[in-house]
Amino acid sequence: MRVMQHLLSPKQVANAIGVSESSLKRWCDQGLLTTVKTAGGHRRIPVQEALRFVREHNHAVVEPRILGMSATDDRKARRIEGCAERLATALLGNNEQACQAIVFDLFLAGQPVSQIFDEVIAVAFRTIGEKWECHEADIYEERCSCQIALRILHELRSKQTPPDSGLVALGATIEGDQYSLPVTMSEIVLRAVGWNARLLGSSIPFDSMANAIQQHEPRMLWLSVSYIPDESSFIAGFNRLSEAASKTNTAVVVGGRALTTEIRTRLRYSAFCDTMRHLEEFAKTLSRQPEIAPKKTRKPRKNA
Amino acid sequence: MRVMQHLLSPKQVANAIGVSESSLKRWCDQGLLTTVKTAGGHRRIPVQEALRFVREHNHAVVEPRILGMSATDDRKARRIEGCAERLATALLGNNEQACQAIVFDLFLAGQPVSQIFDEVIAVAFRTIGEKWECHEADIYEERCSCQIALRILHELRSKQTPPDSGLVALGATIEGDQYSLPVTMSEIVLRAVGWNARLLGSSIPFDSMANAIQQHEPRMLWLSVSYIPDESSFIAGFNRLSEAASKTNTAVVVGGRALTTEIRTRLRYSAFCDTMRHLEEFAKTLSRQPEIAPKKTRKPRKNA
DNA sequence: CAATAAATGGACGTTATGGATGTTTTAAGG
DNA sequence: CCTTAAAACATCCATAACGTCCATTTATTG
Repeated sequence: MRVMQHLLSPKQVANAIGVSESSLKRWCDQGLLTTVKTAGGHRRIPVQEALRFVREHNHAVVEPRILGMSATDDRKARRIEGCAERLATALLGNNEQACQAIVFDLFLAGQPVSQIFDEVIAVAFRTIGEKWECHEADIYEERCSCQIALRILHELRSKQTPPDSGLVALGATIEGDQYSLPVTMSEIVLRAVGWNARLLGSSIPFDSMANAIQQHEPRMLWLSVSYIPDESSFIAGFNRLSEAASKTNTAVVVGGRALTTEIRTRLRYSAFCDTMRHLEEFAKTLSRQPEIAPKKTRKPRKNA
Repeated sequence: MRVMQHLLSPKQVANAIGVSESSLKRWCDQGLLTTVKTAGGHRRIPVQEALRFVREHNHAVVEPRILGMSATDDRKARRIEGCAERLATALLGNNEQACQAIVFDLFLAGQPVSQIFDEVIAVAFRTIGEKWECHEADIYEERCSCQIALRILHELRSKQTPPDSGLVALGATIEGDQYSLPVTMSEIVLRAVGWNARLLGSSIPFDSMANAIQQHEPRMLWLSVSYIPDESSFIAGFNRLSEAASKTNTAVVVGGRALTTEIRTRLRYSAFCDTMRHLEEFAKTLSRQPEIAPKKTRKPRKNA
């Protein structure tokens, strides 16, 4: 665990209670907050003093990070390192506000969503998964963490500019796979790079996906596969879908922890993405090159 | 990108609901709106508080965007009749904004969330279900509608004042039941009537629920049962859970379309709720009567 | 209808807030 | 140790919010 720093900068306190740095410094100078000064004259506010101030003024705490838990350095908060551990702790502690603060700090600091997902959220859930295997965390804690994460993802999504135009992508998980976090993340990532991504949902039968493809003719179909109920029927269904997708010139992108190398060799897809970053890169590539030649026809004719 | 601020100035709120700043300030001073004050004495109004005021006073909202709601201030939209059909159409048409507007309009007009859920959202999904049975809608359309609804529910939830105190309730669906809309609605309903409701998630094994009960000692555990994978193991597991719940004086509340009369006769629970309205009423009753005598022990001794 | 009460919203001089600026201090990493 | 980017400093100032007063509008009541 990190050093629990008990001196905070004006900026940290200002962020924590949701006021401007200017105001906070004025309050310090007025003596409303007792400050310690560094040798160079910078103000430092003890945590207890900040808490006293918050209590006395009934001030709404916007970000309770300074409360107890993890009083982190602002510089650290913007950097992606260490965030995963803090997020895992906050998730298991059911501290939704702290979780939000971690993700949104990174987001507002300009970190790409793909990176936040890969290096913070995914890592945090890997940690939780490990704890569960070691019987240090219960199933309900994991599920509850998923709920919190899902709400945060939805909030993040609502901050994105809705895609009016852009290449169409459809996303789903296969029938029986209920793990909706990855597929939700994918949607946000794709929307972030300008795609008109649309999440169909979890547990969609292959035949229904084929219908969706036929109806919407997307440029991409992405599948996140976290769990495969039946391997042989999965492979058969997938390749049937892949066949249908090739007719509408739809790239099929897959990802997910359930896709072992062995299974992948038996699938026919356009791309396998290990991470959100990969997906993002692939999506960018695809949108730069507006047309991919259909697989069978070497010289696609204009009369199609 | 702008992150939703949840403290608003009097001017912002005044603009949002279309009154003068003077009036709004007077209302604040009269206590009609609870405000927090900055150190310099400026009023700050939490969005949730502004929304509560709007809902309770049937106030028109001129500028919903300030309150973080994309609604249409249409007088007709405030009546609940016809909304279900419009919602069903908007859901199947994948028109998320329209869906949001329908729900938020009703919400802002002060319709109780329980009623919106029972008479609009539930009805809309029943319609979609029927269309699916008649092969007028595909599975993916139904799933996609669920996604939209879930996002709207999450947004609605984020507009509620977070429960700091209040009786604790835990919610979940049973293992194998992935239908998360009802259980998410329940959480919102319970929070609306002052409970500290916490959704554990979907597909929680009974044993894990028992652990959760033991750890959090809630006053209520609510289960929404939309699908039962195995009837006999469900009944056994449920009654085992019910047993565990009685030890912590936790009321077990059930609901959901999978609970037929026949199954219910074999279950031991505190209440069965057909609708969100029922759940709301039961929750109110429970919070009014702070203690229920444990079932088995007539005279519980202190040495437990 | 008129008289009264109550609520609204504009105007005011005063004070608080928060963004921008250019300079100095801090702390992380070589 | 030195270098360097990020953060905090002091200061300024436009904008917004404060409290108060008062004219106007809107209900209530005799």
